[in-house]
Amino acid sequence: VNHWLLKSEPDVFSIADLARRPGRSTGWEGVRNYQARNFMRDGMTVGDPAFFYHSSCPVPGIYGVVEVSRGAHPDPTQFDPTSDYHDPKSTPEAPRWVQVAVTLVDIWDEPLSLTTLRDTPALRDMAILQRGNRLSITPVTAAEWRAVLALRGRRTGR
DNA sequence: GCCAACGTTGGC
DNA sequence: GCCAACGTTGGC
Repeated sequence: VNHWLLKSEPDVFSIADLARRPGRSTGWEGVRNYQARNFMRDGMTVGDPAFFYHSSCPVPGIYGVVEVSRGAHPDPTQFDPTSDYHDPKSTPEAPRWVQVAVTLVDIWDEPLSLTTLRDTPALRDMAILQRGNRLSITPVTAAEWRAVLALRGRRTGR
């Protein structure tokens, strides 16, 4: 099992938005970075857990857990001229971008803020905390995964 | 709004 | 293939 962190701006798509989706699932569309795409294509398998991170918001941090519920497949928004994520250079015959589907596992009562993550020595090497990190999908080591869970306070139910 | 960091683009 | 210019990201 591999662990991941998925970053999203809550104004665009939040973990609460995910909770309202049918089946509490969504296609993780709109990834237009090759490194992040390759993580989905080559690394993510069904059942992999991932932290859901909110960026560009009052309290950046981890807000809950999702899991991969479908492996990489073409992101339909790349073919849609009306989509913000449209890529005119991509064709159904030679799709450039993929998405995975994720399903909500748990929304946390309180987020683990970026500040808290930064204050945790065990997370020093976590990808999201590295200088200049801009990847919307990053791997999380098993040790980092455990360390984050160990920081958690109360939780809400599923 | 600022600004550092980074990825992509395109001319050569 | 180089690299300057540009656009985007994201914390503050």
